[in-house]
Amino acid sequence: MTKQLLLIDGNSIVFRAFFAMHSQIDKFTNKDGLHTAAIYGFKLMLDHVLDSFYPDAALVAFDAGKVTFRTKMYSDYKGGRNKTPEELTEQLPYVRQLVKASGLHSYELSDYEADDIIGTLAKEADDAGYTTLIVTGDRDLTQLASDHTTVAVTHKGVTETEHYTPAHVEEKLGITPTQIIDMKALMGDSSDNYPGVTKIGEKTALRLVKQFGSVEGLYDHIDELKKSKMKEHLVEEEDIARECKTLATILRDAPIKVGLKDLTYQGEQTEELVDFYQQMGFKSFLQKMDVAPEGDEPAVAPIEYTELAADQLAKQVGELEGPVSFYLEMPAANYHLSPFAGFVIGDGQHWLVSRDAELLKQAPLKKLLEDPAVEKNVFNAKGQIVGLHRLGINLVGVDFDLLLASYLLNTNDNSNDLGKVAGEHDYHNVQTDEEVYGKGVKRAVPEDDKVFFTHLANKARAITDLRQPLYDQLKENQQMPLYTDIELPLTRVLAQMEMTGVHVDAHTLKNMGSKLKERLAEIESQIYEEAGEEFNINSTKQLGHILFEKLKLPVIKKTKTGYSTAVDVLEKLADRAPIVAQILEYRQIAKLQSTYITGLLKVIHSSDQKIHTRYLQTLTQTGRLSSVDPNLQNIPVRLPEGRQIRRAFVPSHDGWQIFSSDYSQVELRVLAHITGDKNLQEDFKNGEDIHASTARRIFHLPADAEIDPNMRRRAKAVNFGIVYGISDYGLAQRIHVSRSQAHEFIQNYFHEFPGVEKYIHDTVAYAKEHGYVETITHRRRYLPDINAKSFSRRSFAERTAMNTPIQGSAADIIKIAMIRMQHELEQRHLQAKMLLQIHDELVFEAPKEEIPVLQKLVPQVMDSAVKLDVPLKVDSKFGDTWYDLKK
DNA sequence: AACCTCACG
DNA sequence: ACGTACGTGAGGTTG
Repeated sequence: MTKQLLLIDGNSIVFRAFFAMHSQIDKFTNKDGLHTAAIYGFKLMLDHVLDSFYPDAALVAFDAGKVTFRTKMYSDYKGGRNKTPEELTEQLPYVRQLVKASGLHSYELSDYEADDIIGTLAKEADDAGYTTLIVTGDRDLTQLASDHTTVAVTHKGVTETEHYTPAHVEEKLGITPTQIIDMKALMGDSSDNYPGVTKIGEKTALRLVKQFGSVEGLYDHIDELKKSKMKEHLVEEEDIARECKTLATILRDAPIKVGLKDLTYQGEQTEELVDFYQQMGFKSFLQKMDVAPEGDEPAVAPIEYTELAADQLAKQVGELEGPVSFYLEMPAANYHLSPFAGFVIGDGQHWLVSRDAELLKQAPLKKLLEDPAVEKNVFNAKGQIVGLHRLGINLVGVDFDLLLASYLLNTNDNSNDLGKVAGEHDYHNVQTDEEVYGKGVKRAVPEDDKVFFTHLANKARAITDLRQPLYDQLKENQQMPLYTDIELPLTRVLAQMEMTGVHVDAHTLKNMGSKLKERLAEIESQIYEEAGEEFNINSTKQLGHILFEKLKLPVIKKTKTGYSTAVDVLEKLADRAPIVAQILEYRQIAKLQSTYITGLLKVIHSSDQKIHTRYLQTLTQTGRLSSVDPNLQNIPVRLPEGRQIRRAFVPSHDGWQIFSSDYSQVELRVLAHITGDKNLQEDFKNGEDIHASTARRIFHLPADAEIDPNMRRRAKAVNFGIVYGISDYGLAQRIHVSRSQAHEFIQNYFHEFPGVEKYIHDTVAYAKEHGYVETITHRRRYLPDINAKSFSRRSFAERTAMNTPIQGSAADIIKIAMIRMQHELEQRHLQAKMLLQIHDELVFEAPKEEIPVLQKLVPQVMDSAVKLDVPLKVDSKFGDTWYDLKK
């Protein structure tokens, strides 16, 4: 067995850990006020590395101080860096403690950097035949990669790493690891603050190194370069280049006083580590070692409860006064099917608990829950309504929904766990379900009554205690109308839609399934024939091997783990080999088979032949709904083959039909409203085909010009792009034009629709100032990255800043329409039922004779849901199945 | 659990 | 030079 050596670049990992967790800096402090995020991150990294690498020897190298031989030869080395924050420097001594307790050695050497220690030991290890892993946050160390030394550079956080071997360096840069030194000598390094040669950046440096092998090689052949500015710089700055090479070179012979024999990895020093974790307040690490955290854990305040007894129900329930908090415990996520584990009801004085949900059916409790005059506070009203409905109880009088209110205050506070949500509001008198019930296979409702009932009572108390503070915050945000008039009433509408369910004909699906199965087998054998062997077509890894190695098709795009085989890639390869088209067809059919045939068959309830989805009302960042178990918002429609699936969605009664209405261009209409752009508004008011009129404007065509389909398609892509936060590159990709052409289209768009350009600018500025954006109903989305230093994070936040008010306002509009629609159906005693919402579309089932009523009523309710500066337009269709919808 | 791919608005 | 359009959920493979 070759021996293994682990070398860790201590300072760079600590830095990375610190900045990776910077946003949560104040959440990671111990009881003495010491910041601990970097220490914590360091340990995460360590555990992650030791998970897959088993060292015989291990060392963490640290920088000894500011002065090194490099600063002596070049005084500006690492100059211009910001001072390390105190919150970080205070952690360094503790990182050393942690390293020791984890059984690793640490070392530093005055006058030298950690890099040089690592370089020297890696060389010793290479010579001694060790396999070495270097872990660092600093790309510079990749120059040390060799046949026996791999350099793992941390990526996003500290546990994700990119492994640099000589082959990986060759693949990325086309040079050897040691040539990285030459490249850096020429291009310089802004973070280490050495300059390199003027005007030479990464691309040029790389080209020169590939051509001449090294800095020395370059200067040996400098005469061969054609006369150019670049050559002048190179000649003038030869001394600088050579000096920079020394600065960039990590030493392989630093005068260190330790050798491999001194570095034996000791393994975790359990006692020391436990003490250390206690001192740092690292609860999760302690729990992993089965040690209870001590000290600073804020104890959940004690609570008294009474267990309900069937023969004393009237008396016990009779003692409750005023608003009550109620919680029916359904341990499975799907409340349509979950067993009932117990419940709690209480008024702030008394907490009544039981494991027996059947008790709820008895008069005193049933009457109370069905009494509109008794205000109820709950967590996730929709789930409670559905659960109680299964027990024959109609929950009314819900006033406060902790989950819903929390989500409106901050869309990130959307956990299904009451304890977690409470924690987001700094309320700690209730634990999370995971803490009480465990997780994974061990998760179970506790047998111990005291443990279980205490947890239930704590939940009800948390709901009661958080009611006023959350209402206060909603008021402060001007969100009470959003809560009271939209989200809370909507919960009831959604519960009704979920319980109604949609009838799905299993026979239709099964018949389609067996046809698809045959076709799949055919294509499969064709593919194997073309490939010359059998393989798993569903495996992108195996497929990539066949396409790009065996059949030598050109690689168009890579993913971080290998070759991309996504549709856009395969489409580009389709005319090069018949196998590509076969794979595309295989994918299409396999998707239908697994997700839509098998998948849907699995979730048809045997009791009523219906599918009962769950709409998640507190998940999306924009205010849209989402649909799970199953997702009924992505049933195929675009391609004719997939669209067939909709034949299985049928009315639940004979003589009924499916009816559907959808908003036309709702997001662009919202855009016209929000931006106030006169031209865009005018086009909508004139009832124009909006993509055609956009084409006319941005391509400067006369008003009566015929718009050819290709132009309309491009204009449509521009319109979408505007809504999503456009880039010229992105648009160019999508409509297959040059980047500069795409840029011109966008410029033309902004010229024609100046209000839109101003809106984008103003919205981003608002987000940067306030940290959030809002929809027309004051729905809020926080954008913590809006002022981020990282270009891509900041850009992403900027795009969402402008998209969220549009997508979110469209979501607001249909939500209002749904509430009014449900109200109209009930008021008019119609039999029609609202079944599905698909973002801009509502689907109903109704007796044939009600179809004419819906044709008038639904569009009228939908287009008057809110008053915008442009009209809303609604189109309706109906038919015998969801597939057969026609105007 | 992470990743890739693909279904929808 | 960055890294590229917004919002979702589900199934399959891989480690």
